[in-house]
Amino acid sequence: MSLRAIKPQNETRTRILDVAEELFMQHGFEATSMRLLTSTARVNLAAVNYHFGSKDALIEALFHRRLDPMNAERIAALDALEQQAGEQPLAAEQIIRAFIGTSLRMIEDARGGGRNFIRLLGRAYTEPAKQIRALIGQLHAPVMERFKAALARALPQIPLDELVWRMHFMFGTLSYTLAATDTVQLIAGCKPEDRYDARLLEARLIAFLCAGLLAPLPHRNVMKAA
Amino acid sequence: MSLRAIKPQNETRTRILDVAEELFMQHGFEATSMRLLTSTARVNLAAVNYHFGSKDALIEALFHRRLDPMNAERIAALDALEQQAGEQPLAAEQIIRAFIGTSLRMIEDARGGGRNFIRLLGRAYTEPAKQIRALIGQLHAPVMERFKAALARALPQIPLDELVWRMHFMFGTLSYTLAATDTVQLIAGCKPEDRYDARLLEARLIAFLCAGLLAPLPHRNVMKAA
DNA sequence: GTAACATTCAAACGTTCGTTTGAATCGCCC
DNA sequence: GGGCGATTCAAACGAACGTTTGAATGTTAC
Repeated sequence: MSLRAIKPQNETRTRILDVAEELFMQHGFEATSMRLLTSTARVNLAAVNYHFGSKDALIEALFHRRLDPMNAERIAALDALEQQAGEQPLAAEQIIRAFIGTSLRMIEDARGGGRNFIRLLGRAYTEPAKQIRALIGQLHAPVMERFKAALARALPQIPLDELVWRMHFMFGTLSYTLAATDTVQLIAGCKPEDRYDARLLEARLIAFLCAGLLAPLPHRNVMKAA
Repeated sequence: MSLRAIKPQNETRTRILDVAEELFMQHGFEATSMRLLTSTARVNLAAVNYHFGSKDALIEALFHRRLDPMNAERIAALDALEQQAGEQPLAAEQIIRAFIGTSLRMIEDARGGGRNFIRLLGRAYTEPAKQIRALIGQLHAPVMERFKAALARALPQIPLDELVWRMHFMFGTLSYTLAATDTVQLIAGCKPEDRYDARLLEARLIAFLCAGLLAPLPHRNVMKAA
């Protein structure tokens, strides 16, 4: 109860999670061994199994630690927007901003490991292990439904199935951009110092995504016969 | 020299590559063991090391087998477009079509394994193993340069660095869409029968990507001070 | 101080991994 | 039909994997 008694309650747990985020991002889940992980975190080899139960449970805990607050923040941002707007519909750009703002703010958090996690998340969408994809899908489900409803209200002229596809496209752009920007440099030519300027990246993403979301509908003649 | 003498010259090699494509897509590179791979392909355990040298060399051969013709086809399509257009510039939509058409035609090839490969490719962009990302980047480099030049000519009003970012966004949308469409169903609501209708998907992608590519430039006030 | 619990530790568990080996078998040419 | 390179085969290699164990150490409450 003394002032200095703020001893790190779960220091081992936290250190494991932090190091896991870093190493999983660098080498992937499979390729990161418990021996490398625990020795990097300077904890005993058995610590992961003691505190989390297994490697898989550690992965699950890792995603929960970041995604639960992230998704809560996204929903809160949307709630605030809608309350503020009252009766009149939101602009699509506002909704997009509410969604990607959370990710971009984490990308700026290099020190706290947020950047690592965002990249890890981008990779997790195409992760071969079913359990990981299932976990991600399940954790995202409520926020996705919420944004789908908001966009449907903001863009009543877009058919719902078209809207769903455009949300997929947007999500793909975002996750790929955040995950692969500095790992795969497929197209040479952008100035390196622009990579981590989140403000600039946000402006570019918003312009691209808004235009795509509001694009003219594809011609009917390629659509299925009714 | 008889008619029936068309004995499979490299049947073992081919069977290994085909099965590898399937299993790597399902389980990932690391999680697919040589024992599962060789027993599924009904070849001896040592066959991979005999024919390819190592597991890594097999992965490399696998990407070369598909990507070399794919990229050649993309460049040929662009060449044909430019020759046909003569002096006047191409429309951005034509260029986008030339690029994504190749991928979409492979997605329709479920029997020949093309679909498997496209998904595998989508995953490879975020693969943790550096050598794989480096290989993909190297194999894509010529075609990316070619399309960048074509788009720069078609859209002179877009600054080059902005164009490069928009190409990244487009590439992300494409690879994510092709790779994750049926693995992560983050946003519920699209009709399942639409998933593999490549014509419909192409129309939707083109509409989205063209609009994004041609979007108004982001406001200058968020850009860097000159 | 000591009992009860939580955590850390070094060591070992059994399994699976990618690769190598050397003999057996195949296919073809002289 | 015998020799020869190409291929296949069963078996084994050493290393690395995730996990478990039981004792040692640290922490808390009475």
